[in-house]
Amino acid sequence: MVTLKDVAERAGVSPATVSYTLRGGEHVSKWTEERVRAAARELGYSANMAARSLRYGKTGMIELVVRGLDVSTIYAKMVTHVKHVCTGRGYHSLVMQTEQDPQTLRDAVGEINRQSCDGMILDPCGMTANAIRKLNRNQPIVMLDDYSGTRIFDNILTPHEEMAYAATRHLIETGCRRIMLVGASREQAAAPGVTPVVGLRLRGFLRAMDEAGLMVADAVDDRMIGGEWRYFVGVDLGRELVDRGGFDADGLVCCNDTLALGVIRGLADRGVRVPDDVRVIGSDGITMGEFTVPRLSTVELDVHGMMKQAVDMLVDRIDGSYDGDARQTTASFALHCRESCGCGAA
Amino acid sequence: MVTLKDVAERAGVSPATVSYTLRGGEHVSKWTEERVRAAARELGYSANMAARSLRYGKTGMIELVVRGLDVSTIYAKMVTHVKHVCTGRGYHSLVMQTEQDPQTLRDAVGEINRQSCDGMILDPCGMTANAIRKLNRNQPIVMLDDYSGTRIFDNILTPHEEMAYAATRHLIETGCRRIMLVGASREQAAAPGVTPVVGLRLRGFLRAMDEAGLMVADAVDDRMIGGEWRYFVGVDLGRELVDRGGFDADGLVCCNDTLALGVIRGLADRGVRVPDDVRVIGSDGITMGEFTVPRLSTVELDVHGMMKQAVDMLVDRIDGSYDGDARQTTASFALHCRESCGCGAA
DNA sequence: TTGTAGGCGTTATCAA
DNA sequence: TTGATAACGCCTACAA
Repeated sequence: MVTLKDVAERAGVSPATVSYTLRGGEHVSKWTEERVRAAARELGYSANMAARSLRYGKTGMIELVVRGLDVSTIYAKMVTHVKHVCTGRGYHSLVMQTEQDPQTLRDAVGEINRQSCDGMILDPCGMTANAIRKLNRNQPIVMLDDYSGTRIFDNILTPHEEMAYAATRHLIETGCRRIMLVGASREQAAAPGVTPVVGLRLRGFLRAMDEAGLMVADAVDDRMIGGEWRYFVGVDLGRELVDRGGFDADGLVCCNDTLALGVIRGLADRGVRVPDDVRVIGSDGITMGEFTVPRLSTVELDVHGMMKQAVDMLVDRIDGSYDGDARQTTASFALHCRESCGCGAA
Repeated sequence: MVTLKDVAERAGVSPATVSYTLRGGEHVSKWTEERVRAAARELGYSANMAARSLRYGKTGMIELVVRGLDVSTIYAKMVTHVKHVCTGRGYHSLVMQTEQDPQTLRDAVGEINRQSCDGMILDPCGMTANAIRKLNRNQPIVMLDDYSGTRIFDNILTPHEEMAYAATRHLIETGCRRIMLVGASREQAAAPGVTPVVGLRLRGFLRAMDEAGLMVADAVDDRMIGGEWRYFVGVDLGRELVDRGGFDADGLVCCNDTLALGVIRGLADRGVRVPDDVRVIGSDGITMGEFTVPRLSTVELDVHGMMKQAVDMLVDRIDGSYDGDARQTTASFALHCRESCGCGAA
């Protein structure tokens, strides 16, 4: 490998001068600058990152830790936006998938201590802020959707309740009366170890239904069906809905888009068409939803805004321009009507 | 931050001893080991990666450079597999998206020179091996689907021709007679700057058609329609196929799955149903294809095998266990019949 | 069995 | 305007 010293020798100056020159130092003679640049070019010099990081005490890297890029393509969206925002702020970004594995998550948090990045944007995947604090030596972390309630880290919330409310509300306003929630149930929300997110979705749904006077008390639990928010779970749920008999829903609020797509698929397996037989609305805004048959109506999360917030908060912590209490913000969202909600606005 | 020295002081031994002990040195007294470990734990010590990399001259990182995680979810699959294989080989993996931007690709290759990773698995995105060699200071690179013909870097090929052949063949065998190729045309293949991959797909398609005596010479070009392999292009193509009139195809071979999904969507916009009105087969094997309506039949690439190959080749180069001529292998694939090809095997 | 010393490549300080 | 020097934190001969 080519080092500063090699360039210095070739240019006939000291390593210090090369370093200074190459990084745009002000008081360098024309003559020196030319020689140094020429030498660097000829030798194909690039600064060694490890050495630079060691010297600076910073890596210039921000790591994004998510469940898995294939869980929902919303994560791929996050990756893309984080990258852009980071680039704009002079940082590089780096992705890590935990794949729902607590040990991998642990390792990820460990990485920050080994200074392989300056800060981390972290989907805690059910791990509590306290547990993470224990693993973390005071390095900057921004959490995504942390509901531990502790104000330990900066935190960006997805407005689950409001999104569920908006989705439900839309179905109601466009004529649905027998609406079901897919991806959350009271039973599921009450189960130990389940993310509070489920409860929030539930609440948003119930609030909209109650407001419209559509919730018949003794049938409440028949109108909600729990399950992980993934394709294949959706497929099973869609089939189950029909198979258990008496399926009379005219609208389905799904807790995210992949789940919704799965449900539509499962329903199709049983001959139920969307939106003709039942209307469906998802949540997240994955790109794929624009191209499915039917196109998926959804409550789209402002991923860009969210990631911008995250990176900004993080960078402020890293460069020390903010070191106060943990901050918390909530991302915004917007209803996108395509075909599956059958409202005709598409 | 906590350093080796801090731990040493706390344990009352030298930094060297701490380093040695912590990495499982053999000849350490019980007493020393205990004190060192206790001190490290209490202080929450983790070795600084930059320092370690600098010392070793290695980072333990392998970087995967792809177009974009949202271009096709096949890339997300690659990421996942690379990660697993790397972990098994004692490396960490790192992803970078070029987003079709030549400058970003350039930067990516630059990264390897700055030693931020020990090696790189690279989708050259149209850049030639020669151009990349010029940017690269002799660092290990494994190329994905490089068709520059130069044997400069280890290279893993996607069997485009064979995959197109297999897809076409399947449609023929299951009764299609008026088959079209979507995503490649002679015009496109002949255009300057277009990836050779288009020509390969074309060739596979034509070979299968010729063998079956299904290609009427003067209508050849009507049976192929070019375009980038992305959702929205597929949507346009699907519509166009119908809009230009005389659409009589009974089978569509699409160059990849996202394109196929787009085409199905575009066709649906014009009231053409898959597989009832026309059969469709894609290529790649994205997860989403299992859940769409209709489920997408596809020629599935063995992404895991491909990434295993890539990482193995790379690691051999990195640790010096191989330093011969550039090697080249071809990934394998398998036909997956679901619903869209309408063969009934699903 | 443990400690000393030197160096990995870079940069900041300060002196020349 | 340039150069010598001393870190940054870690690891490993080699010495004790």
